[in-house]
Order: sequence, then structure tokens, then C-alpha cells
Amino acid sequence: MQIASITLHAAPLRRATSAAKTRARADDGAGRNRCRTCNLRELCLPGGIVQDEVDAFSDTVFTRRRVKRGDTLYRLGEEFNALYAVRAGFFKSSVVLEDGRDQVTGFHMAGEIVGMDGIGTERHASDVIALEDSEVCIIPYARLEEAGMQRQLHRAMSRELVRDQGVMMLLGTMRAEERLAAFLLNLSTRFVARGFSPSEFHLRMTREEIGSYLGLSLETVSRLFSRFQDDGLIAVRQKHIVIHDIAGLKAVMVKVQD
Amino acid sequence: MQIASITLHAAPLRRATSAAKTRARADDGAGRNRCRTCNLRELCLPGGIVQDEVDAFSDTVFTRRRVKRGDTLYRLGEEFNALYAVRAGFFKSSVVLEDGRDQVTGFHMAGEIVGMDGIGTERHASDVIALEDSEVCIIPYARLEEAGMQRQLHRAMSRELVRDQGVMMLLGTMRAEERLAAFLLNLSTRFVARGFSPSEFHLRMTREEIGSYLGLSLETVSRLFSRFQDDGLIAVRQKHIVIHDIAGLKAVMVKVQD
DNA sequence: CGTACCTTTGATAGAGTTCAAGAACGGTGG
DNA sequence: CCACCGTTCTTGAACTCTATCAAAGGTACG
Repeated sequence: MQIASITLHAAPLRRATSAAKTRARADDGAGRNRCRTCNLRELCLPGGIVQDEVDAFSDTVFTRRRVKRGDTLYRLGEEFNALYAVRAGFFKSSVVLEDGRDQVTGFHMAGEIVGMDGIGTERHASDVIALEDSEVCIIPYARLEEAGMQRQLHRAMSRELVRDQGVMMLLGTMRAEERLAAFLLNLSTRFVARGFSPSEFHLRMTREEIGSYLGLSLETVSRLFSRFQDDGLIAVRQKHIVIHDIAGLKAVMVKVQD
Repeated sequence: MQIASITLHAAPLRRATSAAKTRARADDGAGRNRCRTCNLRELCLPGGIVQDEVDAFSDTVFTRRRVKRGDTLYRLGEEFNALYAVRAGFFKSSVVLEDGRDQVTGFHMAGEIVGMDGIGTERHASDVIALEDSEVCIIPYARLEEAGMQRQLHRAMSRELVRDQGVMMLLGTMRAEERLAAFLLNLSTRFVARGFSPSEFHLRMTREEIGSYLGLSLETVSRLFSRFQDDGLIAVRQKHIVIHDIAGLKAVMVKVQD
């Protein structure tokens, strides 16, 4: 089975055969995209809307932007004027405390929207950094309103709120084992939705970034990977992960606390 | 100085003299409210918008709903069709894991909006329970769109996303002392914005609920209250809190980690 | 006015952090 | 293409913070 996103343009499995053509069609040659022909349209903003809403939005064309590994998409305090839809690649978002401590607040892959935390204050409230060479669609905020896409934006933001609740739950009530199991299962689910293997993938973040996201030290993350491997749940070799026992990972989350 | 919200209808200090009249005007006598005359309008959904937007919305009239202490405003899984603006009282929201563990994800006071996590799936994603006899404005979601209030909703949701990031930071990187200090300072700030004393208030939640929110055990919360008191930062007697040294509390958050 | 709930405080234990050192990897330049 | 260097990862050992268990007050609500 194909391993998720080894290269920048690795295409989702299920659409692999037509992916090249689709991408060509989605690109007007001037670094801009048309939603109608974008192979991410089911995952992106218009996700889940009725057909005529898609049509209204489909002719809208958005500029792309490439972000190299390690570069920032935006920084805390920068003026907000657009949302970004991840087209390819992988991002992390993080917040910094005055004293320098920082916390990774999320990882973002193709089809996901970042930047919504800037709407309220018209300033971005976090840093977003590419973990590999990536590409985004720039969605000017004003344009969303013209296109009558508010409802889709509400949905996307609401989903984000629910996701945040999940992270709070994870940080507030779960033990280290459970957090990492939940993290791996979450990644697996998201890769599946993109047509990649649910059981084999490359982590694009370091142990330190995983630890920051999960509220653990990087050593604990490393130790847990080793333990999961010893228990036959996964195989780890650096950033390459194979999940051998999904049910076993799920069991980690329920069997621990009693 | 007046202590925040001892009674259901305790009015914010700064508006205390006209509060009774204001409330009377905001109520059309049929359990419904007009935003224009609501004394919470600066804090609620229209907060921060330009004048003509306020006017467009001001004539909208919303039904109220009373929720008794201990009763639920809504439950996880319930169908979503409205947002709720807290008019008076105090709520907590929480999520439950399959195994019964639950986590308080937020506390909500007058002028704050709850229910936004239901927009995405059209089902509420959390439980919201009144911690004292309370009252909300019911804001039907469909009505927001008719009234062209989407932008205000975006702002409210975005602010919530930023708030969530703060909670993640708290849970992910702060130690117990820092969490509780941050919690007290946050409450203080919110009370001030409502015209109450920044330094003296009644907690409306139990130690257990505070602990759940902060990812700590109730015993740790209790011990920290005692320690803060011994250190002269606050005075605690059950749920009554007096902050003696705001700067000292702030210092707890920076001096600990080095 | 009684009882159930909440809070405080102590003692103990354990999960996870911190410090440390060596190993493996990957990118870069000769 | 290979060697080198910085970064990332792994693993061990000691320690520390916070949870857990337990028991005794204290409150407040019905």
C-alpha cells in the first residue's frame, strides 16, 4: 500500500489514477485554482454542502501559495485577511507564551483550513509553519462573504471548536499512553479520508512537536513509541509508522483507567 | 465593592443605577428581549460592530429561557437549532468520554455565547449545565442569517477558537500553580468587563469542576488555594475569593519555570 | 435541622519530567 | 559518492510534581 505523502504531490490512493489530470485541470496555469476541479473539494470548505452551493462557489478562483519546509505561512500578530486551505503538504500551528514556552496547537493536512483564529481580532493568533514543502489556497475573507459561503465557514469553524474540545479532553483527562494512542488513531483516520493507508505513514513532525501537542516531554513520546512497539501494536523506525493492531491501540484508551 | 453575581439579577456595577429600568425596557413582557435595550449588548453577539449593523439587529426580538441551577441547557447529541446568549447566571460546558470520564471545557457568564459547537454537525457536541439559576436568550441559527449577522458570529466563533488555544496552552505547558493563577486572573478580567469587582467574587463552581477544567484533581486545587492564601496572594473561604495581590498572581505564571 | 455534598489536610505512591549520554539519521559540501 | 556535522531519537537513572487514598470538618440546601 502506498505510504502517505512521501513526496509533496503524492496523490490520495483512491483517486490516484486521475490525480494528475485533476490537478492539471484545477490549475489555470497562473498559479490559481478552481474549486470545481480541485480534488480536495470534498474535504475543503464546501464540504458537505448541497449541489447548487457548490456550483456558486466552483467558479471562484483562488491564488495559490507555496510554503517551503520550515517557512511560516503566517505569524502571531500578523494582519488577518485570508484563510488558507491546505492543498498539499503538512503544517503545524503553535502559540508562544511571553516567557518563550510554546505549545503546538494543531497539525494540518490537505483539505484542512487554517487561519480562522484571526477573524475575531483581524490579527492572527498563532504561528503556522510548514513541516514539509507545502502549498495552500489563499481564500480572501471578503470573498467568502461575496460568494455567500458563510454557512460553510460556520461549519468549518464549528468543527474546529469540536476538535479543540477533543484536544482539551486529551490534555485534561488522558494519561500519556492514551494521548499517544489517540494521536496515532486520529492521524490514521485523517489519512484514510485522504485515500492513504490507515496503517502505514510517515510522521512529519518531530518527537518534540508531538510531545508539545500532547502535553508530554519528547522523551516520554519516544519511550511510548518503543513500548507500543514492544507490545506489538505498532512498528516504528524514526518517522515511519506501521500500525499493526488498531483495535489494540483503541483498547489502550479504555483499559488504562480502571 | 459589590460582589459579582450573588443573586440572579445582580446588575453590573457601572450600570447599576439604570439597570432596573434597562432590564424592564429589554423585556417586552412576554419573556422576550430586544437587543437594542439589552444591557449586555456590548458583550454579546453584536459586540464591536458598527452602528448601522447594531440597528439592523436591534429590532430583532429573542425569546428567553430560564434554566435552574443543575439543569441542562442542552445535552450532547441533541439537535442543534439555536445559539444561546447568557443573560444572567453561570454555566459550565463539559464533554464526556465513553468510559464516563468527563472534562469541563468552559465556564460561561453573562454576555457570552454558547452552542456554537453544534453548527457543524447540527448536533450539540457537549453538555451545558447551569451552575446557578440562569437565563439565556435563544438565538435561532436561521435568524442570524436573515439578519445578516454572520460576521458577528464569525467573530464570536473565532474568539472562542483563540480562547481554546489558551486552554490548550494552559493544559499542555503550565504547572498546577500557574493554571490556577491563570484561572483566577481570567475570572477577574471577565468580572471587570461586566462591571464587577476584579478582586472579590464568588466561585460558582466546585473544586472538582475547577480541577476538571484545569486538568487537576480537586485536592490539588484545594491545596493551591490554601497555599496562595498562605502566600498572601488571595483570601479564600469556601467559594468566596478575595484577590489581594494581582501582580503576585501574575508573577506565579512567570517565575515558576526558570 | 438534618443529611448529603463539598472542602481541607495528611500520608503515600506513581506517572512523567529532567538530566545525561550515546546512537542513528539525513542533509550538505567536498 | 562519501564523509561529516547538526539534528533527532533512544534509553537509563534520579527526582518531583501531582494523583490517590483516607478521614475529619464545614456548608448549604431541601
